[in-house]
Amino acid sequence: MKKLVETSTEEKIMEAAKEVFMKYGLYGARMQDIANTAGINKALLHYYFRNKEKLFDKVFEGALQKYFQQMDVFSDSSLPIKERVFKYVDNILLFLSEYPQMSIFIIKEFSINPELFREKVQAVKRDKAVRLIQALEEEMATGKIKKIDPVLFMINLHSLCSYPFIGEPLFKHALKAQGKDWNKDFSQEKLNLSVKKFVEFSLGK
Amino acid sequence: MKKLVETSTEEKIMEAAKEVFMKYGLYGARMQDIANTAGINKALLHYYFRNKEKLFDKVFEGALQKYFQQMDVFSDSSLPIKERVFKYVDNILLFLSEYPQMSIFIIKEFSINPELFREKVQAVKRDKAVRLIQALEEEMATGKIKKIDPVLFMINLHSLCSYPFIGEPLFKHALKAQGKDWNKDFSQEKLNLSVKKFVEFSLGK
DNA sequence: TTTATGTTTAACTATATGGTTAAACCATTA
DNA sequence: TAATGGTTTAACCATATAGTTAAACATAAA
Repeated sequence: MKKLVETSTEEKIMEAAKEVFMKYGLYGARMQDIANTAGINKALLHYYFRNKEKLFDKVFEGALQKYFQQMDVFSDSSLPIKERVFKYVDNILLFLSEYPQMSIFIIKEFSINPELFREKVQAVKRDKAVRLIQALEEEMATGKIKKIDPVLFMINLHSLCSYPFIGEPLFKHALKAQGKDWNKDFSQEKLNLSVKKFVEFSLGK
Repeated sequence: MKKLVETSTEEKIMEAAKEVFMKYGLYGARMQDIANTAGINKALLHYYFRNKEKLFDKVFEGALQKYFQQMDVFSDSSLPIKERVFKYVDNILLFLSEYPQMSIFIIKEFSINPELFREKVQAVKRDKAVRLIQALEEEMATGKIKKIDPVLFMINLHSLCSYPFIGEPLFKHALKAQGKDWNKDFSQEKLNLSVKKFVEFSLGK
């Protein structure tokens, strides 16, 4: 029973830390805020994770892991690249529904402190992200897909998937002010179809 | 001469504040950091702008103004909507080249403190953002463009324009790790063409 | 040169924040 | 029941940070 309670507290802290760090970043986040969110005493944070940086490290590491895990499908050479991209779209949209601020969190913290996290990002990301580019180049060479700029395609793909979740609060506000309803006008399914149409348009012969 | 020096200092502060607030947000930014960036004494910040919130307000207000100004073109009813969108793409990409973090700055601060900025955002944004949607609906009704989901189109458009600048640091890192060169693989011109191709594909009959 | 006025700074204050400590609080076991 | 050991808390401490103040500085006018 002891062990269970322990894990539960640690998990509560991690969940709260994730939430607060994602919202405010390493500099903007307050330990007291994290403690309040987790519903525990501030000293407990230091009991489980020595200090702010260590706690942030854990959160950031986990975020990287989960985020780039979504790109594993790019390496599945049993599928044609278009199918891999389709699968990726399914994965990432589902993932971002749960953590809408994940992309921007990773990008921001990495830009603020590149030297501190370069190795960590490197280690987790490895070549997962660029596998997509390599696969695109291969299928272009064999004439299976259209000749396109693979880097630009990768950027566009990430843009279409990530930004809707990042910008949701503002989009919501803009629509509401005009009597429209975000929840009626936007859905993960619509976005999914729309992105895949773009992929089809870009790659399909 | 006095007046000139004054303006120059105030401007130096505003520039520095913009930079630091965009990087760290209201909570994460430090007045000392802003003072250092501006190359002045911290007390001067309070001399020109009473406190942190007031300074932030000025910066945020200016950011809103400039950002939504780019969307004025959506209201130019002398042009067909596709032309308006093309012009918007030109505008916003140029603007984001200068302030790559502008979209995310506005979104983040607005989400963190919606009640504080709702009116300000409302006042500046007005219906600029949704004018695009209205215009799309009009031209769909008259059969000038394809029948599409206008809200989804708006989201995709913003995604394709904003995210490349937001994610640049990470993209850069990903490509460099694979021996590729961001500056060779990405350019504003390429992106411009690519976005317009998407617009053509989405609206064009 | 002197005075007046606006600008800039160093030194300071009060509070917020990250982090520590010692005591209290369980649950398990001897 | 008493002892043990991990968990949790209130009360601290040291430092960082937003904001203030009084004095120094500079410039223009008298």
